[in-house]
Amino acid sequence: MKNADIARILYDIAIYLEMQGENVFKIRAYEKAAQSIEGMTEDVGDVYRKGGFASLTSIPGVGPGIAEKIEELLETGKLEYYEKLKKKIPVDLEGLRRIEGVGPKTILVLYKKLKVQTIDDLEKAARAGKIRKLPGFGEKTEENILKGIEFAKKNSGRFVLGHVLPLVNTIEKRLQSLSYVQKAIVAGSTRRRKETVGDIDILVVSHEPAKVMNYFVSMPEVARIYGKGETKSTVKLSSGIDVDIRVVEERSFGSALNYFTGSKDHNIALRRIAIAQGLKLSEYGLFRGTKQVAGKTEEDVYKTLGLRYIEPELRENTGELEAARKNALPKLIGYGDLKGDLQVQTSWTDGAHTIEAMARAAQQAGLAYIAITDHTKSLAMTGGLDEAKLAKQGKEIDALNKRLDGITLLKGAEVNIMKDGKLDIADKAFAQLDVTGAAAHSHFNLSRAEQTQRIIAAMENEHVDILFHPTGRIILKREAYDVDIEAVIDAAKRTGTVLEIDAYPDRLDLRDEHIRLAVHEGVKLAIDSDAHHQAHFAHLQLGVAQARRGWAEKKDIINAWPMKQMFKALK
DNA sequence: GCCGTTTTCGGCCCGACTGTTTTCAGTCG
Repeated sequence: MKNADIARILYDIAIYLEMQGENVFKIRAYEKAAQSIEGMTEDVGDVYRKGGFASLTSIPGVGPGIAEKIEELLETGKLEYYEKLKKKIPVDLEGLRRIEGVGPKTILVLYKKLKVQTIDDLEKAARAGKIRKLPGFGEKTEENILKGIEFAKKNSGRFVLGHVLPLVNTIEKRLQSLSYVQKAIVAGSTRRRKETVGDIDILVVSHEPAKVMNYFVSMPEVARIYGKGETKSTVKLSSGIDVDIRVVEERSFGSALNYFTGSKDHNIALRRIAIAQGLKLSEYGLFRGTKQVAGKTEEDVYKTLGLRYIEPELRENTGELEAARKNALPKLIGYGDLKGDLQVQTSWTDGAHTIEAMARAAQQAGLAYIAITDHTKSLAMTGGLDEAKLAKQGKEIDALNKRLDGITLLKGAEVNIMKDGKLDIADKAFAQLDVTGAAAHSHFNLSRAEQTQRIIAAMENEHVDILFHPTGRIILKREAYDVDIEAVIDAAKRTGTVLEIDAYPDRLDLRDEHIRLAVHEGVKLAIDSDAHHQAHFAHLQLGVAQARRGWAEKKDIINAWPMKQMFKALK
């Protein structure tokens, strides 16, 4: 049982308890424990095997009660307490909780009154107008539920890249370590680092394909085998994602990798280029007649076609082939290029760790500077900082900077943008900060004109250096708020405001095409982890991937620069 | 249910917003 599985069960228990009207602090305790386990780098199973029950209670947020439940899960793979809750309220929690606006209490009422157990049941009930008749519900609620279902459906079957990447990397490494495997690589949209992926494609070179197939379908994560052949198999993993594996010959590896990496549009355009040169490109190679002229590596496929090598993140047929022909491809920002991180939360608000702990984790992650950007006061749920607390935090940061070696802490804040575009804290309080980010956390339903106006008003503040997560979307969960992003990019250019690429796995806004637009306009960008936990600095990789998909170079990303130079890009 | 160099019991981030209601429940963050 993986950390993620344990965390999910604890989260589920919290929801069941909330349905039953349990004490909110008990609910929070389960959520906290789940969060804590989710963020751990060490496997809880390993922790338990090494240190027993006592080691479980040493996990922050885990006491004797939850430790006992984790122990049962690790020992038996099941949890009686959880099974009982599921039996009592037999609903598809995972499905229903994906509908925005539908929470535990709603799920319970709908189950009790209308026997709603699945998203399908919910949709039928809503379409039949049954929900509006329930006490406490109305037409608007019914409408919103239908909207939520539509959104969830549109995105079903896709997974957030950052959520599947750890598992995918594990499987890839595992295959690579087999003695009878020469090469194993994950292709598809995962390799292109698309923000969501539908299924996983793995390409393998091996002289013993049968052995690879046997190994693959018997991996512990496999929940179902759709098909198993000599060189190709497809399975569903317990996490719900489908994985394809194909074994190819060494001499076709490059062309096969190119073919299975996609995108489809890129491949079609590439084949056209081949045809125009009297060649034929397929997953088996690049051919002139029956003679293979390239295909062992991707590089030689592109080269033979008269093109520069195109990084997977660019392969969307949005101009990269033309650029490759003219030797005009961007020098993409590299995965190791970031020197700092300009959005980090700490235990002063809703982060999990102290400033010092976050500083050390950032240093471990190879960063030279980070800005501490806790929320400000109107975000009460996080315990947002007011002017006095912000000043106090500044003193702590000064003291830490004297003590810490190899990492510099910058004073910052994630200032909340109010409905009218004003900020929730006095200008003079954050005028003294090194870095001020502003972000909207409410009023997502304003009209496009009002929303745009409001965001731009905040950017016009002479102390707002960065606009954090500029569109407010949550991938597969919530649409971006309706804002004229081109106008925002224009405003960024005019006011000298940096736009953020938030590297948090389900945020990743700006989106790739907006990054490209911003880069084109010469607007500067920052790739920030939005870390709420020490482990979250790893997310920066996802932000870099997103930036690369947006054709961004090192010169476009201010926190890829040394600190002194970065400062010059701020207001 | 967790936590503790003020506490082993009594705290535990809680306000804004929406939609339903004429004072509040549920959700979100």
